[in-house]
Amino acid sequence: MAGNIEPRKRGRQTRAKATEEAIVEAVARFLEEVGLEPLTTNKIAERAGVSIGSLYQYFPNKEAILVALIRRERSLLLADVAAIADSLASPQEKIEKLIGAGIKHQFARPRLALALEYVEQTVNLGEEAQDLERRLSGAVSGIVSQQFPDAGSHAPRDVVAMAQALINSSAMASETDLEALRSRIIKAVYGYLG
Amino acid sequence: MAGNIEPRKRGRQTRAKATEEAIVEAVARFLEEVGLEPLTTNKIAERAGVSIGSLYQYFPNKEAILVALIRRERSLLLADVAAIADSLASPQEKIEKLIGAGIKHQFARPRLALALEYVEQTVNLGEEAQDLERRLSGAVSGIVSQQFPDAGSHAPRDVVAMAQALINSSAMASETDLEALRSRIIKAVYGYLG
DNA sequence: CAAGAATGTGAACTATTGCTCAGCTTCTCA
DNA sequence: TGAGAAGCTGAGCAATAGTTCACATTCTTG
Repeated sequence: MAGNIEPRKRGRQTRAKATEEAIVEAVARFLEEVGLEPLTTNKIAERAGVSIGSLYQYFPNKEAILVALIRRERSLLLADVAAIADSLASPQEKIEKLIGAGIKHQFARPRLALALEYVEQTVNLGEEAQDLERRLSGAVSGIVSQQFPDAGSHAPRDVVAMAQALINSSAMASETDLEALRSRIIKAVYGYLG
Repeated sequence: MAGNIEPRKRGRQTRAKATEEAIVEAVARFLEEVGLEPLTTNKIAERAGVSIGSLYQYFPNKEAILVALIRRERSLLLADVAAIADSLASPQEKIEKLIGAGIKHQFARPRLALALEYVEQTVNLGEEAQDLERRLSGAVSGIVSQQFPDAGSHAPRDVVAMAQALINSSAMASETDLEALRSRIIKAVYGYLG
């Protein structure tokens, strides 16, 4: 049930790094184009253009690849979020930039974001990915409670969930006017918070 | 990819109906307790207390059972929603009752609701389940646009997505104060709409 | 009752799964 | 340059998947 999650070897040569990344990216594409259920290690290796043996040199099992993918996606988002949190902007500006970052991130690969949302709930994330998650929600909480100190304790989580859901449903409906989406989310968030 | 979805036989004897329902309910429990990925027909039959042969007498494949489950859950919700839509309450009361119905429904089986949300996006729903979906969003749209005629065309879908997300995140965090959740959702929805 | 229809069973088939390992190729650096 | 380290390969393993089928059991109805 638990399952090992640690990577097998940290590639030293650039070639190794590329192989590892190819495997992770193959999973991403498969989740986008097909879905979670039919995902198998053999199909992953095939898509990655890599032998099944190589796959198992870098990951102990399928779950570990999913976790690595989650880690990769979360890192990308965290980089943006942390930059916003550490910037000199006003709290209000920060909130709006946060929303922009969320839109950019989820719209880049909407079906992937959707799939990972479910996987995250199901899989044992391991220490590193859990840490990313903590730092993400910590940054958001900090900004929200700075601007709205009286908002309830659920507010940051609620706001993130709302924004995520609005972006998801918009992306799955293939909307293209992101500016309109942005203002709808801002309306929802400020409607909720203030 | 497409896959047949039609039930094999409509049970005539009550025994047959019970078997069919046991199979569907077994999937529901498995999704709640384990997850989508490890779901197999053999495990379904085992949990249902039914032989694997019986399972294939009622469903042509695994996907069809998932669709039947979605249909069952959606029917339950639609019954409540339709009753609210057809009631004599004011539009505002209707909206708040709608939120209450959503909470009741998702909190009854939170992990199941989460799993089905993803499955719905992945699977070929078939005519009947798609029709349920259409009638559900039709009813909601009607109520929302009656109370907020100037809300944008995305408003009904947005409101549903927001409420669903708030309920989900609350349920997954094992909150118990549903009245507090209700008022947070109302704040979010009216903040967005008005 | 009897007998046909309805329902249920589970061994067993093939395909596919996650995964290993013996050996091959490519890289690095003394 | 050559030899050990790093990386890669894919046939093939045991396990499990989805599915079928020949038969057993239970129900219904004349």
